[in-house]
Amino acid sequence: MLSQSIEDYLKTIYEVESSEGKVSTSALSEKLGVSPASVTSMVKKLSERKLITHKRYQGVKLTPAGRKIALEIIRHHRLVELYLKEALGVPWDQVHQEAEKWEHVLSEDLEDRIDKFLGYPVTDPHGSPIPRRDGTMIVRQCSALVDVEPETLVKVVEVSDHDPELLRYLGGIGLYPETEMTVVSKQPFKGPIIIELTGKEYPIGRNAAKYIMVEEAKN
Amino acid sequence: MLSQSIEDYLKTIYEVESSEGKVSTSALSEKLGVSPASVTSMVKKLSERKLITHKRYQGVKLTPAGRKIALEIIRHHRLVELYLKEALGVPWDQVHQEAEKWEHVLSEDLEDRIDKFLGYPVTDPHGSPIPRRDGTMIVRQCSALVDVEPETLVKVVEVSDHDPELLRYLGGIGLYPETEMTVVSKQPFKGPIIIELTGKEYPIGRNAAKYIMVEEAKN
DNA sequence: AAAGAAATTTAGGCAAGACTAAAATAATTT
DNA sequence: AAATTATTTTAGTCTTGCCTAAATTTCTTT
Repeated sequence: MLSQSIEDYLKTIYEVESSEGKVSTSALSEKLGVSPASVTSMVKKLSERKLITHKRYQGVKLTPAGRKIALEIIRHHRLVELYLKEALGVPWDQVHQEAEKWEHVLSEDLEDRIDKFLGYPVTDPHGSPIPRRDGTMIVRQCSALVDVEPETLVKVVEVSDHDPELLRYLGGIGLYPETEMTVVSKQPFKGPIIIELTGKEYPIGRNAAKYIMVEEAKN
Repeated sequence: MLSQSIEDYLKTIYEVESSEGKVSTSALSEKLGVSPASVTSMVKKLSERKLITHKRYQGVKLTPAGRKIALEIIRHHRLVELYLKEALGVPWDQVHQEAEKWEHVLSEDLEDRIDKFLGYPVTDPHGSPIPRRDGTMIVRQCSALVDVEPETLVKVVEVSDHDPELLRYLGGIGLYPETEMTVVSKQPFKGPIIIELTGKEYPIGRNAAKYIMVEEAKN
């Protein structure tokens, strides 16, 4: 059995690997909220267990075994997020923090029951793909809203689940995965991006727009 | 925030207090699956935190604060047991072990949602009363099946959730809380108790019969 | 009442997972 | 290229919660 701490490290390594490519000690330290020294010592342990590889001063990489575990945890997390929303009506800005705890206590049996209850879903409430049981995950082609040219019709693919306040704002204006909207303009001097959605215009800060993934919609 | 370990100790102390009156180091050691020495050191810590009182060599008692926490955990446990059965169809012999993990990660918000979903239930799938949020719990008058005289019509009140195999057997013969049945006879030489249920007779070992709580049914 | 048995506590250790402070290495600036 | 800065690792501690072995206290038997 793996400790919760180890599961959290593996999950975080996976996430940093996907979003930044390189996984540095300091990045893990920051995301996990522990000191760099603590990361180094855990990294040593995970290497010994062959869950990651590590070259001194050069960052860390998941082995296939480590990746499999990371994806299992992420599968738990995302299934639970969706379950809490669908079955218990937990608002989408709160499901993440609950799932952070539940992901570690979900048995295989319960995982299956929840999966079945939800009709074998492929994405969570934020649009993130749910890894399959075999450790595979569909990755979709998409770009950050902040990088889209004005005058483009786009469809929301995925929204980062880390900032509840952002999620509440987006929910308030009706911006969810699958929502279509038009990028109207990008205000100069790092000003907000203006989008149009159901006939109204809303500003989205550039920083927030980094965490909203979209694809071009055919119009 | 309390550690999972502390929560487990308080819950177990509550349970031993109700079922045996006196809470000895060795009883806790056995129920918790840790050495007596470990119990002693945790007892010391819980005393310092004013969650229990302790007289050397004389056992342990919950303070009101400790009891409140114990009942919160038990409330979590029993709500989760019922929820898993009702919402996800987990069989009643499995809900206990799942709830052992979930009870520690349930937020107040989720507790309320589950409570509401279940229609504010008062007993769990094994017939045990669910403590209310205010830390009170209804205790019913009942006796162990093993102590009932033959020829009595009884109603099942509660079945211990600790032995999955027993629960499967009882479920198999249709013996659940609220079930009515007749105690036919008690076989001599510590032999089984014979009960009649929906026209058929079944044997129940004396040891098992200690864990089946019943009340006399009016006939 | 004393001896033996059982229960409890003390003493000393260990592993996990965090920390700080200091040393080593890498990256950046001048 | 040298100096400064940033990152990473090492060294040494701390806390939690468990352990075993030994000492103490209580209970039971004779």
